[in-house]
Amino acid sequence: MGLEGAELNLRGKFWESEELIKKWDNEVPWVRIDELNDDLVGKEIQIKGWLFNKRSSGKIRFLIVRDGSGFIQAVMREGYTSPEAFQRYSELSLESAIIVRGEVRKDQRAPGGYELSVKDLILVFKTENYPIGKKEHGIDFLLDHRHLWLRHRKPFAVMRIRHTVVKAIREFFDSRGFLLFDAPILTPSACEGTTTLFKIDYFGDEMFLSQSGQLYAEAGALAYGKVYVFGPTFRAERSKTRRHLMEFWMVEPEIAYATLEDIVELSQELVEYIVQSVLDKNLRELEILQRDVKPLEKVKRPFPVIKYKEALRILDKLGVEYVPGDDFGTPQETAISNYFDKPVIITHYPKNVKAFYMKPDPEEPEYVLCMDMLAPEGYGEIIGGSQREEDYEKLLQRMLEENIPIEPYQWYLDLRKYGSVPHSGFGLGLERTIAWITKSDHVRVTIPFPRMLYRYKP
RNA sequence: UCCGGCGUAGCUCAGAGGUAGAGCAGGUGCCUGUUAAGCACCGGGUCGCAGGUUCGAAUCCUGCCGCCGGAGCCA
Repeated sequence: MGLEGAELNLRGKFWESEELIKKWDNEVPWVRIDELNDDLVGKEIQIKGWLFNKRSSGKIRFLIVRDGSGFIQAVMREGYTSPEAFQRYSELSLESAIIVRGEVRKDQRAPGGYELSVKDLILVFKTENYPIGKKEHGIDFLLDHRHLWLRHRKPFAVMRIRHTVVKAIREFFDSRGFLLFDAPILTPSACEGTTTLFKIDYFGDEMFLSQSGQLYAEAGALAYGKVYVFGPTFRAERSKTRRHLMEFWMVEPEIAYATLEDIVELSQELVEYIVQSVLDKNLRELEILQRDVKPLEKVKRPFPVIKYKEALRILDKLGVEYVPGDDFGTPQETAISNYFDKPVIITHYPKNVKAFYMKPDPEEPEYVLCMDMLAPEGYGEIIGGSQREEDYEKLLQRMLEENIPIEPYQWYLDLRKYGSVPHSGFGLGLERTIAWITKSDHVRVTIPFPRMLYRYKP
């Protein structure tokens, strides 16, 4: 205790006593910035936060205070503000922790609509040499300082929207009778054999970080009818683009007795619900990001749904080159998504470019009952899904064709031996969806601490 | 992994053979409505590292390191 106190004194950064903070707590309500409303106008409150910016015009001094829920301008005026607090303006450095106390005022000039007329303030912690400045910074510097960058306006807005998106996803599935089904993150086998997995030493055994919860979700669907897996996934692909992270979040619904048509419909409902939730709750955040909301307002069902072969005809029309029978690359995806002003769903890809568990189209067995949803504005694939092969023999045959080891997947094949039914599901990439909605230039800004090919600190 | 670009003040950048600059941040003042506020003044540098060319290299060449952008794969 004594030592601790001495240390704090040495640092000389904690300014005011805990007693004063307690006294204020007994005298005035503590209000979060995003809770300010007209009923509080004229009332005295306190805001506990940090100094984000300050400006002075001599006898009138402005503090931009952030408290984690928003930003507000606190105004200090000679004669109104206590002389001690008014004097203290000069020692308030950026990112110092402060508690400001005063009267809520409505003001047309304020970005949030409200201002605080400061009566008094407590300097809780005086920050020195805060590294992030007010001018532009390069992405390298900002990512190195991600732990501090999160405090600033754009990360604040994106994280708030991420929260809304996650909440909307849970509301969507919970209100439709889906059971939340947590798939394991440590898994003994791969899901899609081709992609690379992170290897883990599991007491001498080989294990992997999950790259998809889908196979487990299928077990869940046959147990509980409708489930969704929502969690982090890991891919050790050496990809280095604005659409890739090594660790990202995916929501994967899986539904027994559902066909491709059912999930094509469900995916549209989900994406519409997510976007409309953000438009309902985050107009302030979209404004901070200078995101044009018009394209988002258009995200209403029905979305265009086209088959792979029709997509090829659109590419012909646009003069975009492609290799028939191949999966689409970035140029093709971008061209098709720009052709429409809503998310577009492409179904029935050639069998050989898709995963082994996808069910071939009974009418054209060279194509599979699958769907991809491409986000507008060039954000690429946000959903991939399919109707699954439910026949034991056909699934086994496909696995043998693709040289997939049978033993680790015996449990998965088992699902086709006991009460197998048609079932379908899809995966929605959370970060790509957020990147599109926030019109971010890279998925790395849509997750608090991104994990990328050559960058994984802090 | 491949292709391309960039490393100069704490940060963002200018300088492209002749010996180091600006804005912001920091410091000191001024200003009663600023909103990346403004104005004046002050301090601040192994020009990524190593080697080479040259009378002379931040500048040209080679190698290495770091970062960024794009491709493939995918969500």
